[in-house]
Amino acid sequence: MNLRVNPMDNRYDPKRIEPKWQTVWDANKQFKVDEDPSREKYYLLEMFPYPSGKIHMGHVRNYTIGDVIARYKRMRGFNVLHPMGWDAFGMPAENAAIANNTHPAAWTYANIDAMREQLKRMGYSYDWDREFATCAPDYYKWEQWLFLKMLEKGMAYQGESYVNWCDTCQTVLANEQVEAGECWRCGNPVRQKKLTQWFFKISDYAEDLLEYCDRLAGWPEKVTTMQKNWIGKSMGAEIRFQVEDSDRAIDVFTTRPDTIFGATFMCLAPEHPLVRALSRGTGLEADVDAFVERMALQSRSDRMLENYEKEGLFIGAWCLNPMTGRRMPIYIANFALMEYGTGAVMSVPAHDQRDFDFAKKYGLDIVVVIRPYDTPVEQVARTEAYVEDGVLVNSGKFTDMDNKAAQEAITDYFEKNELGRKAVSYRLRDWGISRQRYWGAPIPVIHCESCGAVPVPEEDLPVVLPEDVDLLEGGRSPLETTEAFVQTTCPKCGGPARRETDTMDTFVESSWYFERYCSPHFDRGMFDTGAVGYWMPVDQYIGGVEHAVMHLLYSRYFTRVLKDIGLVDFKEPFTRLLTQGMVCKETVQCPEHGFLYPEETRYDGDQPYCGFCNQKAAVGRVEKMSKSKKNVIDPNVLLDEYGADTVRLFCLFAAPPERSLEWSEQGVEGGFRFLNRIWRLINHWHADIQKVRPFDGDPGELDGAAKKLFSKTHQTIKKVTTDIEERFHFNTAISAVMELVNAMYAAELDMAHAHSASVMRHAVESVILLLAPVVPHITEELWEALGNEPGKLSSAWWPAYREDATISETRLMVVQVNGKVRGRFEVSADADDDAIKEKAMADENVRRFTEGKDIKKIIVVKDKLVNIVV
RNA sequence: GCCUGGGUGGCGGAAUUGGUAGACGCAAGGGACUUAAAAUCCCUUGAGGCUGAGUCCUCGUACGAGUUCGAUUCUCGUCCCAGGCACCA
Repeated sequence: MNLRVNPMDNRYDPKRIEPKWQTVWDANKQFKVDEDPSREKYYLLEMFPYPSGKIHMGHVRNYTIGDVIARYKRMRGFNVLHPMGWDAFGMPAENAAIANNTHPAAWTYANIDAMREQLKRMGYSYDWDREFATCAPDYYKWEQWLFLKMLEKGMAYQGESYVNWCDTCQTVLANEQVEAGECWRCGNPVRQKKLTQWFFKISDYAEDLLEYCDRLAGWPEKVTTMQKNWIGKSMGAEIRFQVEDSDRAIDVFTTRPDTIFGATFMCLAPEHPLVRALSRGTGLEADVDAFVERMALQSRSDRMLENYEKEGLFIGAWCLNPMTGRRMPIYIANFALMEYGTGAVMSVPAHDQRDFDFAKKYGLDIVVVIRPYDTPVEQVARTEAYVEDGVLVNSGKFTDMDNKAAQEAITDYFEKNELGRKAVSYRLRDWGISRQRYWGAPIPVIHCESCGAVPVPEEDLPVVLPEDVDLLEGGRSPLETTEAFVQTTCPKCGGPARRETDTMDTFVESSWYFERYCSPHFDRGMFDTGAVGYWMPVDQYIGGVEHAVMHLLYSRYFTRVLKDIGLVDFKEPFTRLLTQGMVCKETVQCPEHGFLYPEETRYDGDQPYCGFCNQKAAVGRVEKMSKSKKNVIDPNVLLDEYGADTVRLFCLFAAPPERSLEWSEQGVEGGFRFLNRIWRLINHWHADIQKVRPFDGDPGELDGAAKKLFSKTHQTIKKVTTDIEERFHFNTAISAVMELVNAMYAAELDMAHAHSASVMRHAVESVILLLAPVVPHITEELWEALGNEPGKLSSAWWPAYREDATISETRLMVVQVNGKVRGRFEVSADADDDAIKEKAMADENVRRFTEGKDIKKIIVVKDKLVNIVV
């Protein structure tokens, strides 16, 4: 190889360098990949964005972390799939379209263009040939196809149920989309509404999804714990309570069958089907109906209030305690939830706080059936429910039994006598996917008056979302009134029929997009099973922790459905998961103008002033960047000022990925300074090193400053490699490179010595290679300036370290006396313990602490320290 | 209330298996260069103490105990912060 001689600018100019290399990467399709069975694959995926129009710092952080890993793995020789696309359906498009008098599609595609541009400016190494938007018919066609398969298998079904309804968004929300009683999107209160909905039967997989949580070794425990809690498995019993003077019975689910002898009344959810039936003929019908009506209107946000009062109403009927025969009045209660268990609660006021409160309010009997282990039953206080373990009392033949044992024994008794059975209950609900919105994938069903809900025949897919519609104020879906779409014929009987006008929850699109990336243009199915077989599962998935439950759980569920259909042969789509922390910044508030954007603030030292009125503004707490708090930084502004490499460097250096990142203008400045420092360093050595090859001889051939630098270089390579490989701790990896750069500045190389220049070149190349994944533009430029082939850095090999060069021949030993450091000395690596002890004892300062004292013990920790115990 | 994280200098953060607490960066202070400033380069920087300003001493990783020759790291208890769940029977 002929080493070229390339000139080098004196000044680091990202504005020139960055577009240059982005153009090269684009033109070469440098990051395009194909299946190659001869190479080990690595699928790196970041959660794709909703095309809102602009990337924000959260995206920048997420995608930077991902890009560094992708580039690193490429340098390690992996065949890396690193795609990007758009989660393009969803409500903001409709709202924006109404506000700006455009079409959601036009708005969405314009946003995609703008954001793609921004991502390219960041220098991310995507295979852009795989890009797609989920709003494209050739994407959602296959989603509709899967829906039909699920319908066939009973995995998708139509059901009538109370749903979370947002009046503002005019649509249904999944439980996961309701946050503290409010809509996750618009923040308005959510109320209960009865509607016919399409559901996916995720509950069929509750147990499997739960079980596999513990096998997701590459996931943060935090996330699997959240999923486990969300699935919410409870073990208990289902028990049948006979209604007095009736052949009806009420089934309840309880986790505390051991407290059955203390059950003194029954609570039903207002929506419970027996409520009406049992209240008939009691003279209380009118009151009961009114109560049920009122509860249905009660919004979820009301129910969430702290002071939310337990309320109930006796419905005029009794049931019988199967153990004691006691007449238990039946109530409807607002705290009983129809969605959980059987919608009926056996109330044991002595041992459940809610039941206790309810009993107190309505003057119902409280019967103690468990006493604490160390308290006789007479002394049990009755100021609150006793929910701990204890010994059964007043419980017939089970009295004196430990309550844990009694749970088993009583359940067995029920099973023998056919009064109940062991039961498991999950908190997880089926996934309601119907949305009364326009901008989503149409549900491929046709409603026929004689045939009912009929699936659209496969050959008629996709059911294309019509573009020519009139968007309506208030957000009602225009599909219902678009006759050209709605009116059709029944595929079964040929008679006139109407299309389903609901569209699918956008979480459906994001539940399989990672498979689509494997063969994004495949037109004979959801994906090419060969390609998916090669690339999937995703080796490393990266995204915000806000998707810990919904998106990740749905994706795990969909993968199971695909496996059962026979399209994939794995259950878990994401082998490793990294949830990056939030990007935060302090808020600034003017007493008159409220929160201020950074560009509306003027600083005098640390003191901000309002840009409108010049008053002193108050610095608030450090919080997650959000438009409402105006503590946001626009990535474009940073790109203009510092360039992509600086932004990338700062995002990685300021904190480890999983922790939150506090924004600091000075920190960014520091990153920029570091890049300049590297530039100047290499510029300084440029002439001396461009005609030599990096030193690759034996460390034994070196001495003095050259040897030290060579050793530091290899130590740095080792440190950076393990920091990235084992824990993605880029912050410490970068600081290691900073140390090396400092050492290079300090190195007093004797240029008369034969190896000095090549040792320096080795150090320079190492810095470039180690930083290549982090700051790809400046490193490509420097790589070229050193005479290497232009544009080839991203496919260069990650540097290797030689162990023998990382180890120095002497060790710095610390001497402690009774665990306190009293001295330190250098010792050769092969010194034996006795020699080390002797040297330690000889230390002048150590002697001051050992003189005249009994030496009890001397502990020598190899290569580290000596501790003298006196 | 329950479940997860977390608490280390003026600040962001290091310390990978129990072994020199504070790497690296920021900020601050000092010096060099300059007519000057910026930029750059170098030095200092946890707090306190001092007979011999040192290869010095004491204290110090939210707080209180414990295990250990030795604890930021392990155990128990307490406090605070962040996130998640929240009438789930």
